[in-house]
Parts: sequence; structure tokens; C-alpha cells
Amino acid sequence: MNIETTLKEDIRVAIRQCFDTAVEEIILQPTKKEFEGFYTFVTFALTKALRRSPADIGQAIGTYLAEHSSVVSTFNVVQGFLNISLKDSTWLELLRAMRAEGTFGTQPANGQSVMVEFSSPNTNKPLHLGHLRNNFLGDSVARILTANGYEVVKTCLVNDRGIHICKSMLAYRELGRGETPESSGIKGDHLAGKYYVEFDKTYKKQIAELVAQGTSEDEAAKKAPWMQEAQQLLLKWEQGDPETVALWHKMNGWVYEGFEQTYRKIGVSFDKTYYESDTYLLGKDIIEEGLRQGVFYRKEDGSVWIDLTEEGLDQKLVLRGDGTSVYITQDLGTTELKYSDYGNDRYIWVVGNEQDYHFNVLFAILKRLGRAYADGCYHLSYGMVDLPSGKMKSREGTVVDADDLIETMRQTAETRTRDLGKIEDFASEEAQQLYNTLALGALKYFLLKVDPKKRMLFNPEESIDFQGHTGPFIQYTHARICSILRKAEQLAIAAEVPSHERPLHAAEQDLIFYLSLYPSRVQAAGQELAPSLISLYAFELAKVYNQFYAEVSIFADPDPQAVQLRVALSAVVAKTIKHSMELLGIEVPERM
RNA sequence: GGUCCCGUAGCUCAGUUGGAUAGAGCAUCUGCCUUCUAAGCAGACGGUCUUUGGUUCGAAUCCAAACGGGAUCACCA
Repeated sequence: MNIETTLKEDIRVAIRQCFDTAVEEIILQPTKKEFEGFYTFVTFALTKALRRSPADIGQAIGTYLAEHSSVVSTFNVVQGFLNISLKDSTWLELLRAMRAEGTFGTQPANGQSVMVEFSSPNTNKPLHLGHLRNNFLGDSVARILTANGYEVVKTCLVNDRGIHICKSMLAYRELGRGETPESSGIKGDHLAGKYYVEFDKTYKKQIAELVAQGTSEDEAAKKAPWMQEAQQLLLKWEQGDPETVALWHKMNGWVYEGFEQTYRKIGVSFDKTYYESDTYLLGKDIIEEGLRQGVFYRKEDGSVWIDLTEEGLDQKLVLRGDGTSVYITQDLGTTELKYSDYGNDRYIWVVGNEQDYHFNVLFAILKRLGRAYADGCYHLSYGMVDLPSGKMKSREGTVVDADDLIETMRQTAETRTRDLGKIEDFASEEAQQLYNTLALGALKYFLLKVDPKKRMLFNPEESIDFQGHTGPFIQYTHARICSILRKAEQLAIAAEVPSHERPLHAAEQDLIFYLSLYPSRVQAAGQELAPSLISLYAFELAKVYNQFYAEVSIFADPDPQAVQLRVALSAVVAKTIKHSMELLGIEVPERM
């Protein structure tokens, strides 16, 4: 039963009966807190057609509903706003339906498949806070789409080759003295990152020297010995030089071990990992095809271009003069590969908004080439995580390291939990588990509560909160409910919704109302690809429950049916909180 | 310079696609643990929704311009 649909239908009938007029679409909004009621129908739009005052219209519809609707109890009209309340029997019926539905909030399979590509790290540096936003977003979007009935394939395209990789390889070869993760005790990805920074230091020094000798800035950047050597190294790698390839394998291996640890820690995984070293040569045949079709054109120097000025974009290079690929060439090839591997209906790339232009170009080219899957392609463009000082830059060391941040959060969780002293009977392993759950809950929630499209600010000076609009607040509410449910079990009180009508407490009505919104929120989040909608919902629901908890005593009520109802209601809230948090990739503890 | 985003409380963010007196959290202040977990609840304080025009019964929301911030416009990825 969908209460909104029922109500809208009843309003449609009311308008027909009262005014002999058919209305195409009825829109309801939640009633504001300061007014009585749960659903509000705005009548202003009807005034012209009906030639009546907004208040008259509201009064007439309200009266009709109160008399004829099977779900409406009372109403009030404020200006042009018709505020509607539901019968307690309707609330109870809604609650029963939610309890009966094992998959509350999820949609049945829709027969469509979607690929979500996210994370896509570079193997020359460890993950930072920006990567975490990407990972959590991609992971959550995949979960949300699954809940919406899609078959989801999570993929990761590892950027494991290129000049930047060669830079850290070169610096390691020159300065590394055979250092390994084992010998240094440094996690593999951090070790590679260390030499990437080392490269930059030496490189900058070399540029400065050249400039001091009178070379121009631009030229110095090109002529600096290490830049030249890095390029040589890239060439050697492409030619398969055994020594270079061996070093590449060794260092990337370290990085993968490091990444694997981090991924495991944050609970992110992939169904398929693509490596750019396997795919970077793809796409050239597509260029040939496009040339034959006249989609691309060749300049005298041999380079291949596309003119996208009609689409509001520019002329864009798709193949270098020497016949080698550029970024867009590889992406064309990789997209084709994904399609031939999986044949999905939709493709989503979770990539920062700094690449908006690139994806506009990519999709425009796919359309020009007449690819059927082009329409299913979508760039989930998310905003950067900025620091108060501005953008994070790996080379300059102005990044918030993912592993460090997680460890800091874990420590905070531990300190706070210890201070509160609620889990003194926990085994040490159990306690560690809880600290992790809370730390990751706080961190994930912090990054997922903001609209993905918007850039967001992280201030390292201010730690991420564990109180208020946070993950731990929601986790706490869940633990609280679990405590109630444990007590109910001890007292042998069954969770049951009374079959007959009984007057409900306002806080109970509020809770059932919020619960009833959940499926539509999951759908909206799926449509918008916005985990923030789920985040916000979980918070609101937890807040409403805490209000209920403070206002209503669950076990002290003399009416046993009231107690059973409140236990049942609590159980549904716990289930819904858990489910919504799962969609965010956040675990909820039973005690904390 | 072209294109594209963004501008809401001291700070971080919502605002259900044009509706009521613009909402949360943090911070500050005041109450509430002998009762189901106080990581909580209740309340106070806090706003020229950057500005100026326009569209209409009605604008934070739509349109235009200005100001401010950011991204991008590589034979880098």
C-alpha cells in the first residue's frame, strides 16, 4: 500500500465530485511542523480554473475527504494550504505492511544492468581524502542502484602506467638504495608516494638551476635531466625493456598490497579491475573506423582530430602525430571493451568535476560514432574536497592521507567510547571492531551527507564530529533500539501491531510517517545517484526516533498492546536505519 | 578571454524542482540522567538566501546582468 498514491487518488475524486473538474497531477508535500497534519495539498494552482478562493477550495476538498476517504481523519485549511491528517487505523495498517514486507525500501529486479566505475587510483601515490569521497560515492551508488533493481557491476580502472609512474620509478632507482616496504616498515603505496615526492623535489631543483643559467621556465621544465630521463624510462617501458618492466612490477606490487589493505579497511571491493597497462593501446581501431566514416580528420602532420564545435566543444585531438594514443583514445577503447565484456544498459563514471570537459568530449564522440550505448553513459561528476588552504596536491604534500585520517578517527572513536564507559564488558577484539565501525561511520557519513555535485570543505584542524548530524548519531540510535529489543526479548514481549484501532501518540504517528517515506527516498537516490538523500533520511529518521524515545516510555505503559506496538515500531525503525546505512556502506553496531 | 559549476546563520550543510513565519548540525547560553544507552532530548541565540532588475497570486528556487569564488579550455592523465 502506498499511502501517497491512495491519498492523491482520493483528492482527485474529491475535486471531481466537488467541482466537476479533472486534474492531471496531484502534488503533495509534507506538512510543515508548525501546522497540524502530515500531507499538504496546495490549492493556489486551482483557483483560476475553479474561480474560487484558495481557502474555499481547501475547505471543500477537506470536507469531502473527511467524509469519504478511507484514510483521512481530519483536516485544516490555512490560506491556500489544505493540511491532512490520517486515521490511526491507517497508520497501523501502514506499519503492518512495512513489517510484512521483507524487502522494505527495495525495488524488484528491473532487468537492467549498470556498470559503475569508481576509485581508479594512480599507482604512484597513496589514497587521500579526495579518493575516499570517490570510493564511498561509487560504492554507495552501486548499493543504491542494486536496491533499485539494477544488476550492478563495480569496476575500477587502475592507472598503472605513464609518465607519473616513471617519475617515482626513476627517483626510487636513483635514491632508493633498495629500500622495500619490509626494510623500511613503510606501507607499499606510501613508499611509492615518497619517491614521487622525491622526484618532484629534485626536478624542481634542476629547473631552478637551469633558470639560473638563463633558460626560460618552459624550456627548463622540458630540459631538466630527470624529466628527460623519466621520458626515456617511459619509452623503455613501452618497448618492454626487462629491467624497467621488472622495476615497474616490483613497485606496483608494493602499491597494490597497500591499496588492498586500505580497500579492505574501508570495505570497498570491485567485481572487475581493469589495468591501464592492458588497455592503453586500445582505441586506435576506433580512430581508424572514425576516419573511414568521416567523423575524424587527419592533419598533414598525421595527427587525427574531431571537430566538436557544433556540440559547443572545441577541436579535439584523438591521436598524436606519431600514432600514439592520448587519454581520450584510451577511454574510447576502454569503453568499447567494457561494453563487449558486459554489455550493460548504463555506464556510470564516478570521476571528479575537473574532468567535466573530458567526459563531454568522450560522450559526444561516442554519439558521433553512432555507438548504441552512448545514451546510457553518464559522468557522475562530484565536487572536490578542498582544504581551507585550497586544493589538495599530492606532489606538494598538501593532502590529507586516507590511512592517516582513518587511524586518527579510530583513535578518536576509542577515546570517546572509553570515556563513556558503556562497553567495559567487551572483549578486546570486539571493542576494536566497534572503534573501526564508529570511525568509518563518522568518516563515510561526513563525506556522503553532502550533495555529490558540490565541492566540500574539510578542515584538518577541526576533527570530524561524533555528535549531531553524524554517522555515530545514527549508529547510536540503532544501538539504543537494539537495547530496547533485547529487553523486550528478556521480558518475553512480542513485537506486534494491534489489530484493532487504538489512539496513537503523536510521536508514534511521526515515526510511522517517516518510515513510510523510505521507499520513495531510495528511488529518488537511485534516480539522482545521490547517496546524500539517503544520508539525510537516515538522520531524520534517527532524530524522530530519539524524540519518540524521549517522549514515550516503551515498557512503562500499563496497556500491554501499547508496549507491543512500540516494540514493533522500534524494530522497524532499527531495520530501516540499518538498511539505509547499508546503502551508504556504513555498519551499525548493536551496542556502543 | 571562451565554456561550465558555485554563492543560504559565525562555521559545515539541507531546502522534496515555484508555495506557509527559509531549516538542521557545530559553536555559544539554559534546562533534563534513582526510570528503556545523556554519542541523547527540550529550549534560547543566530538570516538583506551576494547584489540589482525581470517573470506571477507567490521566487532561496525560473530568466538577465553585475560582483565574488572555483574548475576547465595540453600531441598530460
